[in-house]
Amino acid sequence: MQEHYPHPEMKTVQLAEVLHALSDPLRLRIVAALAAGEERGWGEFDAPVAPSTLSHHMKVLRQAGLVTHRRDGTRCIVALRPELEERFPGLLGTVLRLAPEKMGA
Amino acid sequence: MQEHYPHPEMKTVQLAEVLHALSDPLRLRIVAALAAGEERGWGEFDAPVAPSTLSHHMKVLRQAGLVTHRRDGTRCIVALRPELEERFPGLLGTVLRLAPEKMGA
DNA sequence: GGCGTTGTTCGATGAATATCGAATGACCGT
DNA sequence: ACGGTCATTCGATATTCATCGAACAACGCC
Repeated sequence: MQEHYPHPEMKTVQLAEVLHALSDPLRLRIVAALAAGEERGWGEFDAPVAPSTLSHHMKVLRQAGLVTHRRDGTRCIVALRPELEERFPGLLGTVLRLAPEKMGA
Repeated sequence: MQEHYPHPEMKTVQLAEVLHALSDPLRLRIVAALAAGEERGWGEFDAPVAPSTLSHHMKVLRQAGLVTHRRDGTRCIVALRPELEERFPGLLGTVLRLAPEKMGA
């Protein structure tokens, strides 16, 4: 865990990188889950992978500018980055509308 | 070259696979060029890679359901698949609107 | 039939990716 | 300060990927 997580400046985020981040089923599920509700804790995605693997995917999403990570005591809160909509208007909405992974909790 | 190119059934095309195909800058450029005009010959994309590499990318785009390949004598004509719009409405339009690669000829 | 043009396929290679378990570090209670 | 929870990092591995050059195949044309 980190005190402060590094987040890329939105203007440096490339479209191809965002698409790559979304091209993994698990990462797409995570983003869909965030878009369907509020921010949530790191561990509340019931991802079928080891913690170290989930950490890797979270890092990819963070570096692609899709999500933020924030410390809350011993927890880590994950949330969608609102500025993404300014950078790539309509992208996330379109992709998630077409995504079959309407995962719940 | 092939007499008949294999094209996947559109209903079997997965969103994640399409996103992955679009997540490479060169492939994104190729799709953008096709969307900006008509179908065009294989060799008319002035891609900065070896023919064998271009062939690889063309195969990825074909297998992801994005383009068709058609024989025309000794040439190969590449075109966007119109059914993609039925399968994933708005996706290609949204992505290409945001793509900086408005490449010409 | 032979030749040039046009893509594809076949290794080969180096880089990136997904995955895991184990070790580590940060924080909060007690 | 100690132990527990939570997430990251590290090393290892297996897979995939982008790239190239060389060899090959299909076609049209002479």
